[in-house]
Amino acid sequence: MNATNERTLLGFPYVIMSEDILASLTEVQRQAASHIDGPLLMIAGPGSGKTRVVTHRIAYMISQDVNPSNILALTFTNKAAQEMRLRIERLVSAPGYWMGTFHGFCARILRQHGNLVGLAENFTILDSKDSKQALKRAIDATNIQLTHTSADSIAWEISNAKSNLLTPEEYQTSSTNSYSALTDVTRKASPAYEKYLLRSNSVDFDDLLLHVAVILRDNPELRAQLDDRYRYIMVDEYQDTNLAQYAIVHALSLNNQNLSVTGDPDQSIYAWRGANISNIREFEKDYPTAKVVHLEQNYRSTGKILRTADELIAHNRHRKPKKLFTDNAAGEPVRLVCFGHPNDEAAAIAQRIAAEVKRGERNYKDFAIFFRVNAFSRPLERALRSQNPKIPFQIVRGLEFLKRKEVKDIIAYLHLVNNPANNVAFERIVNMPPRGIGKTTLGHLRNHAERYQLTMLEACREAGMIETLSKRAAAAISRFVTLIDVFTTSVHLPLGDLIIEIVDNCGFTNYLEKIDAKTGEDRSANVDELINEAREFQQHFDEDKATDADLDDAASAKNQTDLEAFLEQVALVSEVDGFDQDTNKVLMMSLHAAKGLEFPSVFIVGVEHGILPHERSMDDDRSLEEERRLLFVGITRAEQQLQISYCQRRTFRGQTRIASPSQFLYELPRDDMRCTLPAGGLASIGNHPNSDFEPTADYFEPDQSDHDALATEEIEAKLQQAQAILEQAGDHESQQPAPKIDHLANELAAMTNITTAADLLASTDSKSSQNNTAKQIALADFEQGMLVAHQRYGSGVIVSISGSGDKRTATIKFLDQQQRKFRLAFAPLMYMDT
DNA sequence: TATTATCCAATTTTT
DNA sequence: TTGGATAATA
Repeated sequence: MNATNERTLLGFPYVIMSEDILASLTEVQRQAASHIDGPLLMIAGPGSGKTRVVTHRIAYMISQDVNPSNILALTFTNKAAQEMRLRIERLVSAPGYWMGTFHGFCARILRQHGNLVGLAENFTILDSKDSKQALKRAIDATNIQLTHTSADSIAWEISNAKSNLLTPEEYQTSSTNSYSALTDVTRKASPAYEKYLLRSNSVDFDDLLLHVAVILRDNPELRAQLDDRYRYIMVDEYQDTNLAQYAIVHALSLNNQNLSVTGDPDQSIYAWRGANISNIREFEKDYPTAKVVHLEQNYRSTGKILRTADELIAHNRHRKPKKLFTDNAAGEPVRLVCFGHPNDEAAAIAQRIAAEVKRGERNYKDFAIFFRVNAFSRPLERALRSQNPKIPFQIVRGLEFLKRKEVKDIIAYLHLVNNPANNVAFERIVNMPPRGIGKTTLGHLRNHAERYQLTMLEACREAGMIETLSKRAAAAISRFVTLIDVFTTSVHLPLGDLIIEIVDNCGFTNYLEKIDAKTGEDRSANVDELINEAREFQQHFDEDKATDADLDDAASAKNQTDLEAFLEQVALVSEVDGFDQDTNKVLMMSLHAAKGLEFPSVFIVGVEHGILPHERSMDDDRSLEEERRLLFVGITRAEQQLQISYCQRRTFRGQTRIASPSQFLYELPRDDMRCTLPAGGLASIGNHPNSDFEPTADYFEPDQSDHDALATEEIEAKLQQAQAILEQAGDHESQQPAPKIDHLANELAAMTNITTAADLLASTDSKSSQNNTAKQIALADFEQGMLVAHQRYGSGVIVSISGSGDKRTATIKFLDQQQRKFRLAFAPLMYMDT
């Protein structure tokens, strides 16, 4: 039976055969992709073509006449969803299936059915900072003592409880195995916080999931209806789902058990925020009839990279043993390198990237640099910037500007307009920019709101009736209310215009200009960017509305206002969403953000004790193993090249401290790697706290299996070229020693473009920054394969270069066939710019 | 009330 | 090193 799918291309209908969709898959992949009905578990190792299978499977289902609107595909990030949607579109034309993140999906359900838990449809999604702020307010309002705990840890505790499907009420009685100050305070704070949120018509991230889980539990008829609506559910990264997500997925798969999950226990890296590996480990118990497919062959990495990953992860004891394998070539050895300081580490990486790009071997976008903590990006940024030419890079930290104060302030205005009950937004902007509504005034307002169960904005409307308020304060408040009312009437304006109106009329523009003029910042630029962002969003959104117009779904985008959709998107963007892998830039990101991506060449920096594994994750086995998985994830992102490095010193919160290599480095197959370590290897570090290892010598040293080496023939050819130039210059005794060669060097200087780093240094004051730049340019200009002249030894060719700054060292082979090493900053060297 | 000064804290990973 | 929160001052 050949089900078919009709599409139109340039207006002509044509037909895709179902077989075509599966044709490009391997046998195992096809087994998974062609399984439509009934539960399916796909254990997919790194680089095993998981995304490929998932996308082909969806395309296949649609080609088999599964109604797209019955398909629900849940991913971890918006980016993953986007990527999949794109790939599906290449296979089959089928609008109408839902693909997105858990949180996005839940937001959508709540917009429709939130009334069941006390939410109006225009509810606000608070980001973690806002929700922490809300928590603090709630705690303040209930005079709870924060002895021995902090708002932070309470927030953490509440979040954990919610991820584990404990509603605030259930948390009260939950048998947390032992009494602790934290649970005690949390039991008091949590209901207050919950009330605060509900009265603000707001939810935090965890609520999105928890509310939906509760709705599904308490409303059988609605549950059944949704179960039927989403008959085919697939979940990506299932190893990273928490209990709330588990409950949601299962509640929607009772009547129609067409649940397919994909994941890899070895890539579970979110247990710290409630992800539950047993969700995937016990899928077969939950669904005894599940078809299980293992994708183990790796199509991404070289043999050596894969072996490195495999040996590392084998050290995890709580794990079902499995062997990764590939048919790919063994490839270059994985590099394991020690550096003295993060600056050296960064400089070496920058040089390596610059060199490979210059040689035309790679593009900038082929490189990615991973770190355990975001703070480690600083030295790398500096190093990439200081290369000549600058190395373009992008740090994957989402739309970072959305977190800036001024931007969040404006967004808070939007929130208040969209959801007048939003007390969090109210508190944020009621006196921003300052308009005479201070602490005491606010206190009175809060009291009033509390007494009469009003929102803050409602309380403001009654300011005239609050006796405790001064006339002056009441007037300020009433001006504020008017302002918000005016904005509210403009809500129909295009988003960009709405923002402009707000910014101009509430005095924000002037306020920012004043600050910018004073501090030299450019906050106004961030506001402009927000306006652009909003306009761009609206354009896409309206286009989507046009294409989705045929959907019968009442909750589809068309019913949501642009403003609300924009605010929702802003709340749910993640770090990994905001970058474009196609622009030609080096990417830098945390190891967590790297999940799901792949790059030809990968650097992992700062693999040090207390960093990876992180010191807060070293105490128990479970979290230690998660750290190991994190490194595993990083390693398996690499296709062809991988470098893992650590430093002997590390500058942290202003102070430089001794660092030591991560225990994980001892678990790698070092016999098969190219190690550039101090004498004594990894273990040597502790013995020499003051050592300052510079991997100058071996790091860039020729290596036969490595194309970094300049081939012998190439060296000879270059030397002959040098000889020829010399002869042309009329000097037939070029291999003579010193004095004559001085003369030769002068002649060379006359006939070619020659630069001497030493000259530059001599002629300038090395303290001036300008001259430092000149020096760097000169130093960076020396590169492998260049013809050079040395005052003493004559002409030669650069075989390899290593090190950075004053320590940048060239290995040069001269006409006398001798190799010598020089510090470029000091050697009397010139190069020929040919 | 607003602005500045000072101190203090914390600083893993993120929807 | 940063930001955030509080204290002091105009």
